[in-house]
Amino acid sequence: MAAADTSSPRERYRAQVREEIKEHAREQIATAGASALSLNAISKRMGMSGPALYRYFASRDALITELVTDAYRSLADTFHDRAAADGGLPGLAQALRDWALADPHRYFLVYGTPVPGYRAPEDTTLIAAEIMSVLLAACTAEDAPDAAAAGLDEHLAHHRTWAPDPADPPARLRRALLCWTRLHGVLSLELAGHFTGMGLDPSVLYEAEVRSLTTR
Amino acid sequence: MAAADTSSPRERYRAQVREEIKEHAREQIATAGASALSLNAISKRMGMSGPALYRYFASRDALITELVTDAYRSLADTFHDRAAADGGLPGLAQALRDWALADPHRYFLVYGTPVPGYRAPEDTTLIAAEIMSVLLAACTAEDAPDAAAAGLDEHLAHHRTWAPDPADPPARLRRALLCWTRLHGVLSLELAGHFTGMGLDPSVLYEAEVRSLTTR
DNA sequence: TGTACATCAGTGAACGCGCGTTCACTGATGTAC
DNA sequence: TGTACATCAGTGAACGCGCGTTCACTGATGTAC
Repeated sequence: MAAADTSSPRERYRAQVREEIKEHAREQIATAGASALSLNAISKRMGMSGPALYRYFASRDALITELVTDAYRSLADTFHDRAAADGGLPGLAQALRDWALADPHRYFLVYGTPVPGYRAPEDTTLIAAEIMSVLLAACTAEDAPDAAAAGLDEHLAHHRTWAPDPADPPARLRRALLCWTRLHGVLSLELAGHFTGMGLDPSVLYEAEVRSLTTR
Repeated sequence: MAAADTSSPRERYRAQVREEIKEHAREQIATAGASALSLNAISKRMGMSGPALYRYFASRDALITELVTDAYRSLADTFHDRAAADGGLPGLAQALRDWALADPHRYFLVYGTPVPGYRAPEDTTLIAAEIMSVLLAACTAEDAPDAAAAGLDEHLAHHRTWAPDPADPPARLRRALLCWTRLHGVLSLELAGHFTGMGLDPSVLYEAEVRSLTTR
């Protein structure tokens, strides 16, 4: 991990302050939401004065963009690590949930309501594809045909630009997609607090969905 | 629908202006997101001056609260109507999707990332329960036992405060829950634009999930 | 039908606030000879 | 090792802006006799 020593002290200091700014930004997002992110508030909390931040980020939007990209990157890394250690879909699912619960707002930065006027950089779509490919690799095409999913398999056979490897059968594509949407369904409702009043344990629900995708 | 004639002209005018304010608010939310809602901007667009709105809403938060409650109410009504006309789960699922696509931001007002510092009134939890009960009534307990879901059924047998009718078997509760989370999973990712770059049709995915919940 | 009064929608000025961002600057840190 | 210069982090003042909200007020609409 640790970056090369080729960096000058100034460069290292710079990187360190950038990181500190982002930490405060994340904290602020966790408190008041992404759209309430304010450079002035961050600078105040860091004990510096407003304009100083412009040495590190060109604008408020640039900061948000970097936070979003970081969030994508973090999830992709988490997935890669877990896949390397384990490879199974249940393991990936658990890694996703842990990652999401560790910082709910980071999850929403990736999969939540799009931020007001903000447009994600193309950078993120590449990382999103990377995440999907790890998920795809963890999915098996089941043995027996699934009548309920025949229509979807047929559709995926002809619409698969997001899964470029022709060796992947439609059934595997379907698995990966449904894994994504089903886990997101439970997770996002949980993180948004929609289960709190219902007196049930979201993790049991999550587990059940994981099983629905692994057992035949 | 049309309210009673017992209302005075003044009352009718008042209700009309309130509605007009809410329309502009919805429009603004659709453009810039819920957290960017501004009373001053609304008043400007309506050709009145700022403080005038305080005749109709006590504060900005009161406006948002009402918009959220309206959104819940609207979905509940849609569900009731559709259940009365049809009753099947596919019909309800279609009604949900139509309702969501008709106004994505309204959907996120209900099921999206919680608005920054904003706390939902208890009012909405009642309507949310109402929505769940319609969904519950549309779900059948399947015939054959589902091995993958045994753990969830067991959990639901003892955690069912949200489904007070003891006549509903756990398998039906499970169906309703999974219906909710699975449809939300597809729908929320679609509305947030996460399928756009993938070249596939979200409605096919949605259909497949509906089938996964109806066919055995 | 006409007058006196109460209600209430809407205005304009003003409050204090925090925002993003620019600009010219000071002063410390690093580099070249 | 010492001096001259360039780099660059951080400051303070200032910009214009829009925000939510209050207040005292005008003037139209409705109500009571």
